[in-house]
Amino acid sequence: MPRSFYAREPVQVAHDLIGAYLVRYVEGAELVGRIVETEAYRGHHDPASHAYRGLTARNRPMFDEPGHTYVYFIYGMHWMFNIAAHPVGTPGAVLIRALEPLKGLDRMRRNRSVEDTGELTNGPAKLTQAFAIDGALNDVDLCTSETLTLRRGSLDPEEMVISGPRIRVPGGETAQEKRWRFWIRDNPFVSE
DNA sequence: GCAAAGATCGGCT
DNA sequence: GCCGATCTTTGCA
Repeated sequence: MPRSFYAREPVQVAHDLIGAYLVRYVEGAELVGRIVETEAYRGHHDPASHAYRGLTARNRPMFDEPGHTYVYFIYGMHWMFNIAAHPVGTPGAVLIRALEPLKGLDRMRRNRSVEDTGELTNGPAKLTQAFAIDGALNDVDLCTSETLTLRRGSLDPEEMVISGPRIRVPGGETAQEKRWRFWIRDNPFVSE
């Protein structure tokens, strides 16, 4: 994906990331998954966003060059994988919420300690565990990285991208009215 | 300094 | 459906 792909409104990028391939190289293994669910997070007018109150040490990637990763730790045990996406000058990122696992499933099963294919990458913290994504991969440039990249994907004719409110975001009505979550209708790997 | 909440998951009832 | 795990970040005193 070229840099220009990420340098647009987060909501647009979140929509367009559906169907793209996430490719990860770790310890000699190649892991591939297709993105089937995303959420957009913006800045000043988005109370649910880490960037809502301005720049902090943690959220810096949301303000810096689009196309870099934003990986953060939450609930004392989970890593969340985001991609910085925004027009220059305004913060924003896209949370990757679910993938369809395509290659390297045995490695993913080992990383997750589960056998069921349907449980490997059907949630934001599950997919980071399956793909061995943690804080060491924060602020990595997806345009140049040797170990984590995105490739343009495609959708089958019957696959339909639909939108709805984001999952469990704080911020009340204002945030819930926004349809900033995107997913492939009826895809079994979508988180909810 | 400290307290509270968190873009979740898995196990249990 | 509910609850506990487990620890970082942040905001405020």
